[in-house]
Amino acid sequence: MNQQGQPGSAIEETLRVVGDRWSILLVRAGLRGIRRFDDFCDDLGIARPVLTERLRRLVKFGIFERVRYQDKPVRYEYRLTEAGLALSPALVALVRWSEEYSQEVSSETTLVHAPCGTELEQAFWCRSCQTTFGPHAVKGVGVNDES
Amino acid sequence: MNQQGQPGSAIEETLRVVGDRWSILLVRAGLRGIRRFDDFCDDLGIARPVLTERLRRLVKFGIFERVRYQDKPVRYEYRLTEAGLALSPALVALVRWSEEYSQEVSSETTLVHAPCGTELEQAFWCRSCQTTFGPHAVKGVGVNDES
DNA sequence: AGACTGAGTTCGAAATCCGAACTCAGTAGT
DNA sequence: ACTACTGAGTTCGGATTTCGAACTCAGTCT
Repeated sequence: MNQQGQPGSAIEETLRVVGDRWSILLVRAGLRGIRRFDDFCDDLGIARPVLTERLRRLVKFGIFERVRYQDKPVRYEYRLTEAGLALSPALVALVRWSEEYSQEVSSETTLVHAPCGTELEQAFWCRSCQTTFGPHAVKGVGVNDES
Repeated sequence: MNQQGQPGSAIEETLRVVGDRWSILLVRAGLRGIRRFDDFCDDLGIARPVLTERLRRLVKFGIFERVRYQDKPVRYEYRLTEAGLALSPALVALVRWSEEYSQEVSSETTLVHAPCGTELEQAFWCRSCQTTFGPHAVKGVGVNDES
């Protein structure tokens, strides 16, 4: 997909799955405890055919799993897998960014450190150095490492 | 857009701008130092009309700015704004997730702490408690705070 | 029997995406 | 002065995706 740099790097594949208007929102809904088709539908206002297709894709990619939770009338629900849960840092980063930079009016701090209620900051952690650091010290995105 | 929960929360607006296959990739390219129309085009393999529209949207939303960098033949380039740079934590989180969970073969560790070269971890930081913590202690996404 | 529930499908209209070719102003070479 | 080239787009028609609204289908409830 790109001629130089990484050859079709993993993130391109990821964005082809998760990079649309709904998938991230579905993960967020999943984290909020939503599991059933109609509930996703009502909560997000997503069109049913699109929801069908999106869930199928997320299942295929291992982010949700389709679980039969009832037999008499066979019913399935969608649960986040471990991989799905692991998307939460990305989601949190996006929510934080939205709160800070989105042009929406209703911007209140909604993300806090649960035990103490303080607004959280996001950082990276180096096990070797035992320090936190910001995005500028990250190499590989690649911030500051062109050419 | 959603009937219960947050009323049309900021992240929904954000995802309507940034939530597509290309926008995040454009930000990533911007971080890599790419600025010119044709370079975005070649690097991502994005169709020109789509690139035009996408850049326009990102500019309108304050993520890129369109800068005239030459006059004789008038030429413009696209630079990340501060808001655009602030997307890097989200981008980093996605890259990390991709490396860990994507089904792509070519998965190598590409994100490291620049000074020491160690693979980085992503965490949240509470100024009050002076601790780092993982996504499970975050309240508001809302992990674990349904009902 | 009739209404309801949950998880989808089917439909046709509208919006998006795509690659390839074209435009337009200015520059460089001969 | 003619030609080729560059960079930043625009125009084109066709293919794909998206949408809302209405329908299906198995089983349950009254």
